[in-house]
Amino acid sequence: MGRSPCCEKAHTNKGAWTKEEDERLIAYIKMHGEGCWRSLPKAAGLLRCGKSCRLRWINYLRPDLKRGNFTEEEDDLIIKLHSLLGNKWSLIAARLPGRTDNEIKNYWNTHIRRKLMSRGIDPATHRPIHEPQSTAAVSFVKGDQKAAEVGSSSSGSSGGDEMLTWRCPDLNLELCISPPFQKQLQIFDAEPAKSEPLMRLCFSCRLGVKKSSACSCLGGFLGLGRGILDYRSLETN
DNA sequence: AACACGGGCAACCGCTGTCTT
DNA sequence: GAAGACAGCGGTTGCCCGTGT
Repeated sequence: MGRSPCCEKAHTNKGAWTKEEDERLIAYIKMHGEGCWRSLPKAAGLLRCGKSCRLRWINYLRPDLKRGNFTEEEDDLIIKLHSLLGNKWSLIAARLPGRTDNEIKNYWNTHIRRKLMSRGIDPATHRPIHEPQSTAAVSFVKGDQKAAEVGSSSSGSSGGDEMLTWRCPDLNLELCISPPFQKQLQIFDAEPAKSEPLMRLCFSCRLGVKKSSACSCLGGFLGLGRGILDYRSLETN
């Protein structure tokens, strides 16, 4: 059978967080580090669901968050990343230090979407609104390789259904394998004064050659934890 | 001053893949 | 292997506040 429920929904608070709740959460995480959201509310003396605590911490309380307006550079980067990744806000956020997926999602829906519309660009497809509907696909082809080379392999015809390719010329998102973002993959000792990482990726996982239950490190396939590609290792120009 | 409206954003909801028992 | 919880994600909701009438 499965595990016991994460929290008793009948005894959890909902709605806006109070200052006291924030302080309790911050104090607890400072002391014990992130993780184990299931047991955190009880341990921290909070009448909240672990899920709610996680959200509050990630989106609002984390010390490395960059508050305030988005810069033009960030705007541009979000637009470019969205054109390539779609509504993968967590992946987009990973490329913008100090910004959260929720923040970017909200910003997209309230500002950028409108900005693109006013320019006559469909925010969903990143193509001119008045352009006829067609099947668009993002190309990851490097350099001057013709888009048709990619398109022809899937459609096999040069008729009306030919795959269109599109890319941001100044944004290089080619995948490269590199040691993953280390900071997130550390577990710290309960005492902050002695805070030394207890576990790091083993060499095999860092190289992406192992994914076994016997391995006690935190790395998933390619050292990506839970098998998710770490887009922080992508390069942008 | 009172009300209506819309924008912005924090928080919730529901789903999915993964992990644990 | 099955059942069920966990963690994380994207979509949506609802509240708050500023602005216009």
